[in-house]
Amino acid sequence: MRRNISESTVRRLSFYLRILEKVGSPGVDTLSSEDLAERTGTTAAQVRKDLSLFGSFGKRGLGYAVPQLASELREILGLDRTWRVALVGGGRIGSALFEYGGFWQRGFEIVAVLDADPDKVGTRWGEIVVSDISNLEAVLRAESVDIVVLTIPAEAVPDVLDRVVAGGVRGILNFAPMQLRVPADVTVKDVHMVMEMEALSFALSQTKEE
Amino acid sequence: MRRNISESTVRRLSFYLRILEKVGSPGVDTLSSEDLAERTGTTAAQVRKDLSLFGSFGKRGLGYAVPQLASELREILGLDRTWRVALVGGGRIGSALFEYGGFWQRGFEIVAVLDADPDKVGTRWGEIVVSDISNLEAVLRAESVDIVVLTIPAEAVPDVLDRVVAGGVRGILNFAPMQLRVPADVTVKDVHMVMEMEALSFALSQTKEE
DNA sequence: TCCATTTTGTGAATGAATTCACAAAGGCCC
DNA sequence: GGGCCTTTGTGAATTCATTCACAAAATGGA
Repeated sequence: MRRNISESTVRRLSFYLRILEKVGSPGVDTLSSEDLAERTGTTAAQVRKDLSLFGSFGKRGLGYAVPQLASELREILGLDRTWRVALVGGGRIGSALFEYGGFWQRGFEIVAVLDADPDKVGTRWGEIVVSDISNLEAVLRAESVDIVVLTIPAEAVPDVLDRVVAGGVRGILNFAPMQLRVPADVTVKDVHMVMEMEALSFALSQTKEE
Repeated sequence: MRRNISESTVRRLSFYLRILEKVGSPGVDTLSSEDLAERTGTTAAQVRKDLSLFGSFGKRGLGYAVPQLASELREILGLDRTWRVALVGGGRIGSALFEYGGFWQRGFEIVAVLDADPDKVGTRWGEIVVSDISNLEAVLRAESVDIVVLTIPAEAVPDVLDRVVAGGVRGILNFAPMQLRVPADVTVKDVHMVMEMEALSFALSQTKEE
């Protein structure tokens, strides 16, 4: 099972899991690839191919057993454990993410918040006291941080990024609108909202011209 | 120029533009495809192919003139105008986006904020008074809204989405972790932060197993 | 038990995106 | 002005992802 799994496959697996967890209606204990496809906006063949990369989870003629498949997907995605997350950058986006809460429910525990602003350092966010970014390395080590969520301004990124990587963190969720250069064993996922808006702008301009 | 432009090409164009706008250092008035590739994490051939879909903007032996290419890209992406945006959902994420300000700078003007919470309706956000979501249709019309940013909880999505589409909006930036079903002439771009986190979880689990 | 129906799992076929590779341009220096 | 160097623009080749299509299970009813 050491295949090359594409990024889009992983995104879809995550989506399938979400559907499985939402189908709480009693009576529905099984879903077909067709059902999953319809609810996630893909095709039945795609669903089956995605799942078949990891094993045979369905029953022919019947479909996939909801709780079993959910549990398989959680294991595949590494969600059968808790990931320790540090929020680096306590500005608007950072604090929105913190209070949003959607992470914590799903196995991502925010264990530290860091910021450069002296007015923020030392304030309490729930259980957490905001640390000064100058202590980054110490905090990453002390809290055994697995994943960093980067919400600092672009100017500050290169320096902080180096320190995050040197601190042994191997997963980064990046909100800065720039390419992060990291070693091969570090994974970066980008959230580029402005680029998505620009893609909308492009799409709308196109159709207008018809 | 009515080719099929892929989503990834558009995302890269947006990225190229960002780099061009950032290279403010005087003396740099030209960039090669190699330069652009390096700063956006792709290859020189990819840059040239992307751009060549829309015209011949470079000079052989020299590269691309920064301000000219930027201006071309702005036009291609539809950023040579202002888009009128309504924020539907004034919770954590909505307010973070609002105060973030990064949109407004780039031609996206937030002209309305809507929420279902009676405590929020009527409060001022800068110049804008928050409207009750029951007035959605009227607000979309009155403000000539082009794009809606959806930051409401999943339960509320189906109903609100129908009304947004019926209101003539053809571009949606969706933060709800679900598939939006819309007519073919409506474009949706998704920002699924939790799914990105789960993709990180997957990546970290993989490398650990080696 | 056997037949009809459903739905998976998966090779093969197709389609899409990226990379290669090179001729054609442009600039610069002697 | 001619040769040298650089870099574009783009068909062809390759790689990667999706869709097709069907044999192989599994179930239920007669």
